[in-house]
Amino acid sequence: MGEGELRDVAARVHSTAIRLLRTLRREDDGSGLSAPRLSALSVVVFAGPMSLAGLAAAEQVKPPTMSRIVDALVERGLVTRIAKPGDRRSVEITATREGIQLLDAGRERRVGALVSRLRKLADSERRALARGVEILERVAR
Amino acid sequence: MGEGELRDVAARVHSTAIRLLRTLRREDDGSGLSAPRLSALSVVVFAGPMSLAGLAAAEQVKPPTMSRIVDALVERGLVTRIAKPGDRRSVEITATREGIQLLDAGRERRVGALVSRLRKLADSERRALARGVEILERVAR
DNA sequence: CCGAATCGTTAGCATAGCTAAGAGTTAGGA
DNA sequence: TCCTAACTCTTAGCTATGCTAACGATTCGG
Repeated sequence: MGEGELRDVAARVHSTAIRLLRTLRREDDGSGLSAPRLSALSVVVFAGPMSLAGLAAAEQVKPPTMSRIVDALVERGLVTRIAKPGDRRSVEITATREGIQLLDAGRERRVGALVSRLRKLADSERRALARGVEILERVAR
Repeated sequence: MGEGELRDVAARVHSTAIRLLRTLRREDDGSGLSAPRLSALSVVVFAGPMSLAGLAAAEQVKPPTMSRIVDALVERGLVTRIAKPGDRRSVEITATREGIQLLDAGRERRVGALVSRLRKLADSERRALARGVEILERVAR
C-alpha cells in the first residue's frame, strides 16, 4: 500500500470516528448527565475505585476540574468520595449501585443504537468490520 | 454472526473510536484554537460558505453558541461574516486563506500522527482496516 | 520534630453550551 | 400599499467545564 493510500485510510478513519461519535452522542440525552460526568463515571465503574488525581489523569483533565465533576456525581448519589484509610490526604472515589445502573443503561442506548445500524449489514461486512476494529484497537492503544 | 457477537463488535467500535479521538486530540494543542472553533472552521472550509444557522446545525449546536464561536474566528481573521446579498437577515460565513492554512496544518498533525501509527501495520492489516473503515463510513452516515 | 513534598480543594478567569428576548429584514395578505 | 407575521441573527444572562494560582491538611525525610 502506497503512501497516498495510507494517508487516505488515516483521513477516513479520522473523519469516520468523528461522525460516528457525534451520531451516538445524541443517545446520551436520556441519561440526565453531561458528557464529562458520564465519561468520568464510566472510568470509575470500569477501572474500579481510584483517587481523584488518578481519575483526572484518566480523563486528561486537571484535578480541580475533576473535583467539581465528582462533586456533582456525589450530589446525585452516583459515586462516593471517602478519605483513604492510611493516607488521609487522598480520597477514594467509588461508584455506587445507582451509578453502575445509570451507566449501564446509557451504554445500552449508545451500543444499542450502533447495533441496530450494524444489523443492516451483510454478514460478510460484519466480519470485515470486526477484523478492522480489531486492528484499530491496537492502533489506538 | 450471532447477536452476542454483534453487540461485541458494536461495543468495541464504540470504545475504540473514543480512545482513538482522545489520543489524536492532543495534536490540536498546536493550533491555538479550541476544539469547537477548530471543528466549526473545518466545516466552513470543507463544505464551503454557509449561513450561521447552517453551520450551527452542522455542529449540532444552537445559533447563539455558534454566533460566539464565529466571533472568535472572525477576530482571528480565519473566517469572514458578510451579510448575504438578496437576504440581509442572513450572513455568509466564509473561510479566509489563513483559515484554510491553519486548518490544513492542524489536520496534517492529526492525520500525520495516525499515519505514523498505521505505518507499523502489515500491509494485509492496512487493507483489512481500509475495508473496515469503508463499511463504518456507511454505518455512520 | 520540623521543613518539604503531596493531595485535594477553593478562588477566579475564559470558553462553550443553553433559553429567552430583542433588532432588523423579508414576505404575504387585507 | 402597508401592516403583521415569520425568519435570521445577536444580545443578555444562566450553568457547566476547562485552566492556573494559591491554600489547607496530611505525610514523609532528614
